[in-house]
Amino acid sequence: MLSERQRMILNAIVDDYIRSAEPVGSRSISKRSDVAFSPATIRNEMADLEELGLLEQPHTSAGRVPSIKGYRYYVDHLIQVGGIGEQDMRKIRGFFAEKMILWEEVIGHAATILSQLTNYTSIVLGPETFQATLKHFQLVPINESSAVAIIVTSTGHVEHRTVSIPEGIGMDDIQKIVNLLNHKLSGIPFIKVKSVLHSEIGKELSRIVDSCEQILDVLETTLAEKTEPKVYLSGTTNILTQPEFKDLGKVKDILDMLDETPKLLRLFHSVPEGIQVRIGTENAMEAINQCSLITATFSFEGQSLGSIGILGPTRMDYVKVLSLLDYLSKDMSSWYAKQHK
Amino acid sequence: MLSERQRMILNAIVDDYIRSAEPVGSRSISKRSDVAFSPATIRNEMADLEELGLLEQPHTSAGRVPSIKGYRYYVDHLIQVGGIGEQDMRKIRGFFAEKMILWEEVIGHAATILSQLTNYTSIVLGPETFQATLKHFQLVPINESSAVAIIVTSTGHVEHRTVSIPEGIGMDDIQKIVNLLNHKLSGIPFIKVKSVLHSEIGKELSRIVDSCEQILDVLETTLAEKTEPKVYLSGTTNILTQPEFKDLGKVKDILDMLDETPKLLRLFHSVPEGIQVRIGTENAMEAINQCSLITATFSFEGQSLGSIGILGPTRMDYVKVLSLLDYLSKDMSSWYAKQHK
DNA sequence: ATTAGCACTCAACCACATTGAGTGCTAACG
DNA sequence: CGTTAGCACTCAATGTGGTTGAGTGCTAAT
Repeated sequence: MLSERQRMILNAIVDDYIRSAEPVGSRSISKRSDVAFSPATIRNEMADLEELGLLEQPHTSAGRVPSIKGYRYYVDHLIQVGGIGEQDMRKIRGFFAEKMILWEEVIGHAATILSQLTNYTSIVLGPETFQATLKHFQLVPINESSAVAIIVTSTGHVEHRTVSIPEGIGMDDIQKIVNLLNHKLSGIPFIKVKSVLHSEIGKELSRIVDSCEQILDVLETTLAEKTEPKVYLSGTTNILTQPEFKDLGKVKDILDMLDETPKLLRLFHSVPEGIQVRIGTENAMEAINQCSLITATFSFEGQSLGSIGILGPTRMDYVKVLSLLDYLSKDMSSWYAKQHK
Repeated sequence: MLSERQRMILNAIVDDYIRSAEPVGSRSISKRSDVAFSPATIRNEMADLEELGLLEQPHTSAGRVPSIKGYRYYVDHLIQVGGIGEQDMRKIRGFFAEKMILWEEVIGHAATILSQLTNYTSIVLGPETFQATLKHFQLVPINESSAVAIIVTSTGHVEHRTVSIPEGIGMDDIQKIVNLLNHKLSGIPFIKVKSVLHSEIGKELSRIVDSCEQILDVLETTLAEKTEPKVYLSGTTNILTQPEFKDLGKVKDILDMLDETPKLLRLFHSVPEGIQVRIGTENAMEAINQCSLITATFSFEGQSLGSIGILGPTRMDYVKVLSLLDYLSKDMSSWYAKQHK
């Protein structure tokens, strides 16, 4: 357990370091109005805090830098998430004043807003589509042998892919198939589509056309394959403005990771409900071991609606980001609730 | 007019510089088997070439570096675009062996292949959709007041956006409208959609529903607004591997530009038919004044099919990129022709 | 016309001293 | 006994001066 004074000093050091990105010395802490002790006293405390693993020294004659454990303590016990600035508030107001119809639009634009307000990178995952239900299915023939399959989900998400049409299927056959599918599959969650396809649709399909095996195959890969949520990125290059990332190699690793959707999905796969902070090596992904990731998830009546992440240096402005995220996510949730009341 | 020897020397210098990224001295040129002159002679020629504005000196006691004019001469008169490597050829073969149905898939994947083979950034613009015709139109209601509009073009491109449904329009009205539009607009080029909407559809629409003004408005913005081609990017972070871009500021400018679709569109707006090279400041876009952009456009029977761009440092391997682009674009064109024969 | 020779230039590199922000320790102080 | 002033110490950062070497331009000889 830390003494009150130790907490004060740790708080001061982390605050200072977040602002300056430079090791913090005892003298500069002692000058702060809220810490009225001499540098010597503070040095003693700092030595103790270092022994506890909360601070680190780049080299003997430098100031102290928060360790990951230090940031963790700071985030868990020292900060308090408060209101947000006048400016930011106005910007968010403006954001919600825009006319948005789909949840995906809200969550997508939220990425942009957040990266602008924080100057960090924002990563947003759309709703997990396998929880949604099928709203509409359409096959649009492009030429004799291929067509574009279009899927619309209950969340308003539109997905499309190309499919080959097996030999000997005519235009009217396609229309019949589409009608059948829309009739049978509307309102069915994606997660159940595969089984319904086999149990109910197989038989009916064989009545319409001969080569029903092939078609079932195509439909299955088309309808069941799609489970990846959409990823929105904003402010990817903001990392380049952070002084700790002047090393091009690391920056490339991070940017490369952001380019790879599967990696991002894996990164978000394990985040729990609500707002969470992952600092440095807590992230388990090599490339962002020098970064912190703050995530917020959204859900409504047990259905996951997607998640937002802010990626910045470990030295990120936790108070600001957490406050913003707190504020914004409440607005977003109420937007959704209102839309679905 | 340059002498034969001057051409040889200029060629040698540019070649060397492209490989090494370091100023080229007279001695290293003289050592090349194809330039059998003493360093002194070469120095004299280099002085002349500098006076002509084809070479530059970073400082008095450094070697020479090609100027933009130098690269221009090199590209226009010295290189010859030849065959491509065994490896590359195999990769491209593998690429065309994949099953692709839509032109958009071909052109999109081409971006990936090119950035992998060249280690530069590739930018691909899909077909200009306003030249395409409307294949299919659909309105899928999401809730009482809004719907998702889906547009499929003759090129297989799928576009969607959300629309609000005016008060007092029922489900069956929507179905009627969709049927009418599909009937009247199928096969109409997008560029003409607006006028057809007014001349033919307005009247018919008023027979179906009352508040036809409002609906026309919505349809117009939905159908006519969309003219932007899709942009595919690949290998954006490859710039970070180039030694000349160790300056983070410049890199950020370039990456930021790549993130902004409108800027990219403007950049491509002025490129002519065929393959073209733009070196350094010839690009007119501040951020890429230190880059070269090689573009290739595709078309078939007068219809534009999109364009490919390779963005690299001015010191890029013009021979390789031009050869690759030449080879690949022929394959792509023949793919398209075969598909539409 | 070509080239060997030579004086000259200048970025890059290294060794060394200087500086100053920061530390830990000890002894004095209230 | 907790706090603090004082002091010796450390070390990255910065500056200085010398050396090196790759490169040049010019001149005179071939």
